[in-house]
Amino acid sequence: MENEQIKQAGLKVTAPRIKILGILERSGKRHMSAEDVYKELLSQDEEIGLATVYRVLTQFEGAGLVCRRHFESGQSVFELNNGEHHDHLVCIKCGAIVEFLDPTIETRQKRIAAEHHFKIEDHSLVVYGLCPNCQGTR
Amino acid sequence: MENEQIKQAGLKVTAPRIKILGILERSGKRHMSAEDVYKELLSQDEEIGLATVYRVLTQFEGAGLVCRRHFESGQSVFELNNGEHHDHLVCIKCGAIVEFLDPTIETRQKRIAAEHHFKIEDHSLVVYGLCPNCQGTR
DNA sequence: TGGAAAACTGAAAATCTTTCGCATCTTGTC
DNA sequence: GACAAGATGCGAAAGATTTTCAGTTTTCCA
Repeated sequence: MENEQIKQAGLKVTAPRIKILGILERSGKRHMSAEDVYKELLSQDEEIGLATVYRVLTQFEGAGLVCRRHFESGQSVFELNNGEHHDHLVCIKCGAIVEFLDPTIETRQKRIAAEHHFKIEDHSLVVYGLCPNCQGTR
Repeated sequence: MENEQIKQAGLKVTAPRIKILGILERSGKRHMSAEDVYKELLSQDEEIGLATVYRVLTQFEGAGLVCRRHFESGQSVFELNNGEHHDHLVCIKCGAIVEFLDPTIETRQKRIAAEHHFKIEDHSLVVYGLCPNCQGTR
């Protein structure tokens, strides 16, 4: 359970960390902003400050438990790291997010980086558009 | 020259706009943050406020003269729009930026969006890594 | 198990980037 | 040249995230 993951990340096992990890695992939403997590905590009557939410999420990121994404919305969103890298399709109207993985694109990226003699550390591909539900509505 | 572009964008031709567009065209840097542009203006003893820089860049963006990018640095960077869409390779150490265009990736993106019934509006692909110069140094 | 060191926490204050409000000044037009 | 619409500059404000600080909790080992 959560305690193990936190311990293995080299962090002390504290109430805020357990709660936050639990929310990420069970909230039903893959992508949450710090604010979302904070609101969820409030709705569970937890006494955890927003600063702690940011601190904990940043530590989780450093430990590889979660990934931080910076879509164009001004806020960062966090998602549990399930080991597999993937890219995103984001609806610019309702904010819906679909994850996808495309080996062809990954391969091309590697080739392009190699052509420019870059050593890849990470990458981010986000396609913005209208999801099926939002195309009719205007 | 600049005046024409500004006029064609449907904006009044004013000193701040001419200066800012000139800086984007002649600063030698393809990618500049609002702050970069502002500093450049200051170094030229121009009396232009930072708020105006943001306003003008936003208008230029709306007019299609420049593109705004949101790399993971917390700041937006602006680049002159040369008509052709392209993606970026960013050095996480020195900040160097290389632009590239890969038709295969573009095609795959369209296909993926179609598979998910998304209507693409825009997309952003950024590969982060170490440029040739920064790989030796640590 | 006891207790100290190290790490953690909440709340408020501080930062940073970007935008807004508004009085004042310019531009484009007649 | 006079006017209305549109721009500008400045300071204040906003929104997201980080830092500070003093008090609390965990961990770890005797």
